[in-house]
Amino acid sequence: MSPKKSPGTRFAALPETISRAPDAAELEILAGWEEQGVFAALQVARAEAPAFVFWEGPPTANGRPGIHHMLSRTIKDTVCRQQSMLGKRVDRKAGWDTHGLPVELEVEKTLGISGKPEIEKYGIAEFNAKCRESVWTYRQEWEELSNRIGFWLDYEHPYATYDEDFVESVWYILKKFHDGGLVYRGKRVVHFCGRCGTGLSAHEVGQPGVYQDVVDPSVTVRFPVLGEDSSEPLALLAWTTTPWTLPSNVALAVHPAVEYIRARVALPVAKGAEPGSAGHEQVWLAAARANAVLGEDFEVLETVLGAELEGRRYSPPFEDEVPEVDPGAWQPDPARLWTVISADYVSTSDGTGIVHQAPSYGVEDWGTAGEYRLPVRQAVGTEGRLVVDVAGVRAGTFFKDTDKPLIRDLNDRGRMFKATQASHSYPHCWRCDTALMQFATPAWYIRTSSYKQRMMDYNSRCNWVPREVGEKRFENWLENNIDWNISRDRYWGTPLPFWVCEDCDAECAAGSRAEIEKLAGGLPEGFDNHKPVIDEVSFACTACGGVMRRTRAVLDCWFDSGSMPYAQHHFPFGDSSEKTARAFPADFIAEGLDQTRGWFYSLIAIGAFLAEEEPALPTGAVYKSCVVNGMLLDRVGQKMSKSRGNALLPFEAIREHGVDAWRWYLLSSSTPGEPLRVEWLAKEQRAEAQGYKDGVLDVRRRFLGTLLNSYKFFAEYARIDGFDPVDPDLPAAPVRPEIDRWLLSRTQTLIVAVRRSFAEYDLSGACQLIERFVVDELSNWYIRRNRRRFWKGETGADKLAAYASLHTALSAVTLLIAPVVPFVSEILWQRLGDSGASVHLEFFPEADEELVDEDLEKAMQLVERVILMGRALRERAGRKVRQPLRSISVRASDAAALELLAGEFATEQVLEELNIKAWGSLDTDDGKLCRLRAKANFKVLGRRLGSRMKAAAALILDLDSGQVARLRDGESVTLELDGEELAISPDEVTITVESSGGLDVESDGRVVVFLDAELDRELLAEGLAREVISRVNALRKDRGLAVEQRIALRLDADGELLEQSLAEHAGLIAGETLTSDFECSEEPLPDAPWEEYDLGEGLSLRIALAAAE
RNA sequence: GGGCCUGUAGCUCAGUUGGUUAGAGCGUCCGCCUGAUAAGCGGGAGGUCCGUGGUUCAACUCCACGCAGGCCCA
Repeated sequence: MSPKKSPGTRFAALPETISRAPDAAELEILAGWEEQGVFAALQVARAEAPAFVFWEGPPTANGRPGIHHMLSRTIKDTVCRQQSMLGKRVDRKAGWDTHGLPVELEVEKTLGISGKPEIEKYGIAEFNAKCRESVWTYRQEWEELSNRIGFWLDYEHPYATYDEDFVESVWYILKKFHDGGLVYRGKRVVHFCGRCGTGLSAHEVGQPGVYQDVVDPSVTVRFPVLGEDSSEPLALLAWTTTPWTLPSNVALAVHPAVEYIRARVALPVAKGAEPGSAGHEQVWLAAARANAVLGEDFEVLETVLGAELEGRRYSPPFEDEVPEVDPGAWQPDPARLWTVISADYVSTSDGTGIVHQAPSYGVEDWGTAGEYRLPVRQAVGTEGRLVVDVAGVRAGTFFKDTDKPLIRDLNDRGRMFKATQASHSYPHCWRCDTALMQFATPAWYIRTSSYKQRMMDYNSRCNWVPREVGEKRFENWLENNIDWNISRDRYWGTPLPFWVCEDCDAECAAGSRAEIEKLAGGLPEGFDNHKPVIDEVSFACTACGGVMRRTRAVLDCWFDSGSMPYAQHHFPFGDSSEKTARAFPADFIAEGLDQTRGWFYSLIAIGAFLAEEEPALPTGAVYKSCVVNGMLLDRVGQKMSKSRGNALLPFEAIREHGVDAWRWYLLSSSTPGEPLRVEWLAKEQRAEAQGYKDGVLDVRRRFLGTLLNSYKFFAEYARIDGFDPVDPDLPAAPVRPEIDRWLLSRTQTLIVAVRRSFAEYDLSGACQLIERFVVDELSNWYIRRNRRRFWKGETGADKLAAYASLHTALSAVTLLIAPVVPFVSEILWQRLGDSGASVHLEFFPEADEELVDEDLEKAMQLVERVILMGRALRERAGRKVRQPLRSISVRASDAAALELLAGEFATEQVLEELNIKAWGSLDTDDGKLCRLRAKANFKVLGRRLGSRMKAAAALILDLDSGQVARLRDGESVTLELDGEELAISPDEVTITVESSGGLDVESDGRVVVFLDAELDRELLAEGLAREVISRVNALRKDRGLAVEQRIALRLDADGELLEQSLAEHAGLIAGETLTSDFECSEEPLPDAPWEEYDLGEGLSLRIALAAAE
């Protein structure tokens, strides 16, 4: 980019639309960046600089971006921009998460098909082609939004998880895991739709309408105990609402710490017969469930803890031969079949406290089965149908239809203890509304639990913002790490590069396309690293000569995104190794809190393994800092989501307020990791919202508006006077007035604090510091106090000092805000400087310690306190600001503070701001206005005195002023406490001044301020003169006269005091109104008639003014 | 059911190792200013610091148990 000299634009007016419609002004900036290639220029300028490694977490490109995506993207962009300004090279490669079920679902919807059979009928190749295409429609919208919000990313060279190269890198990593012996085949219990023949993801089961209230059997079944001699029948009672799982029973579970009883009850009898006439039986169940299950009539024969029941054998409910399946994850122990085991999840809130175990059909059952190495039996298969005849029920019967006949059979055989019906909430397929079953399906796992300590070590070195997300939430999650199920029985995903021998079950993994080619002796036509062609690749097993076929599964797409640090460079192929190593580990990543178990985990699960395997990669960390943002909630505290209909449309939000207001709002008002309520609604929703308040508008007014107004003020006068920021004649900082040096000092202090906040990733802290500085100090204090220096009189050293100081402060602020609000800062920077170069190519400001003056900052704090109190007194006395007052007096205990106040700087500030002629008295204490008091310093004294603190505090409060004065002067005093002498030193108390007597004073505990509000003729006359000045200047403005325009002025007073005032203060009036031709006269000016004013108190005034020659 | 987080003014949020007047912005009420003006300034009112117990000379802050909400996992 050629830095054009464009002197015409220096201090140019702001774009007209900036306040009313920032959207338009920002779009212009955006076009400018594009035209001049600013982002590219920045990357070129920093090409040789040390790197700051940033990884872009790939957004799932299967949904439209919402406003909640703006927060994390703003955080990322802000941090990256700031690092660029610190002189770092920040590569910002865009990325897309393109695989996965949501993409498939979206495509199914557009094709009007549903479920696996229909997909296969449609054709997997064609289906996947549609998926690949579908991802693009959203990519475009994402790019538009990212671009619009100023999120600079390299979209020209993005990574996409479906790219052939990306997939190949993922294969390479999977093979590494496989070679390391960390990959195994197991089973995973998922919700399964028998009709659709497909497992459902948690996401699908979470859909509304999936859980429906249905009436199901509720059966309590006898499981006769074996191997125990008993005169009466003895059985364990177990309860279930899924009788169809009973043929697959392999164990019964009890809670080890719950009490169980052996109860004696009468066997059922025919109607009218005597209870007990048929004899008795004995049953085991949880004591807490006895009444619910048995009623009142039972006898407790024995009470034991569940743990003692463990190991007992029982007879299964059905005798039929049910096929056993290989669980994969463990070697079954046949001795465990049909025994009692214990499990902590067993509850006594319903049932019998004894839970029937059918591992294939329950997540918890499966987990417990693994612990006990139970055999696994499956009477119901993948299709949701019986695979064998059971109790006369035919193989092929749909599982839900087996309940009734099975219950009948149990009844007939006397196994049924109780059978009723119960209504409960049961999941149904969201596609076809069929009742779902849980089903253990084959799955591939990575043994992440075997290196969880390493993951925890890696995590412990990460700087989490906020800290507790990493130290607690994520740490706990890793601590309880279970093996990662990486397979999905779907179509659109990275195909698992694992081949299994049909005959001997041998396994082999391929880590590249070339490797597959070699194994298969060539690739089939149309091979593209995706299903379905890769499924055709088969080859001979080296062990037995059988056929090796690829597993049909695709990869969990979290594995894709976790592979991004390597796969984005096509590691380790070609010359990618160096590139990958240079960008590893990341210095910084940022995502939402919901990514804890998502991307944050997949990065560390893969990285902690791979870094130790690959010599090219540094070990020890995967990402060094991780900033976590909370969820965005709507204004009533509900999470924003498409299904709730409360998600905000980003483009509408931006159209109203512009991007920068949003960016500042999101960053300055959010605490890391905490949810943020967004105080904004789309226009059509506002009517219904009670007490609607627009938080973003607030930012526009309070912060951006104030900043822009400050510039506007500066620029207006700077243009008139032709101020040149590099004029060699500008007064050097040390010789400028103290108020200027104060501003420069505060600016440096701000720079230091903001740099520190950024370094700690405390972005809201940085925003708040800047906001306070701009609003309170720069605008409401410096500019307000110095307004007249800018428009009054000739251009001299004083005026130049004011311009230069304000210009410095504004420039510094502009650079400081540039990372957060890229547009407004650009608008300001283009005008504050004259190079025409973008603010985003600049460096972050560094503090100049020479300019820091702590005494001056302290003095100003004191001044502000006195002024605050002075204003309150003036208000109470009913004296308007234009009325000068005689004097103001101050009492303080701190002599140093009084000295600061008496100094020239503080005096000028206080008297001018309060419009007071002089100090009255500045004193430590004259005994009339106030008195000194000592108050215990609880923090210091409490530690020494402990329980005697309260008594001592009371004594200290009672000290007389003589003793307090001694403390003030640095001496100790002695108290008598419980008959003991107690020495109190000055640093154990704080000394305050309090008003005494009837005078109207203000005090903040440190100083007491008294105002002499009496008026005399002289003061009144000057007050009137100021009223006149105000009226004249208002009239000037009404007439549309330029600020610097000299005028001719005629005044005609009615009333003695006013006449005298005009006479006495003619010079003042002329000076303050830029009058070059002033007369008191009864004649107006030739072409300017009189304007009449009533000044109250029987005084009136006529004014005539016109532009002077 | 488990882990983590949150609960402070009407609203959105600060609140340092526990220390004696609990703060800000917005809103509201009152007033001011009028050459930054589609701006600006000052002042007032407004608090059971979610509840209950405990530790302590002292608790918004620490502990326990509840209640309510959020995220994730079952």
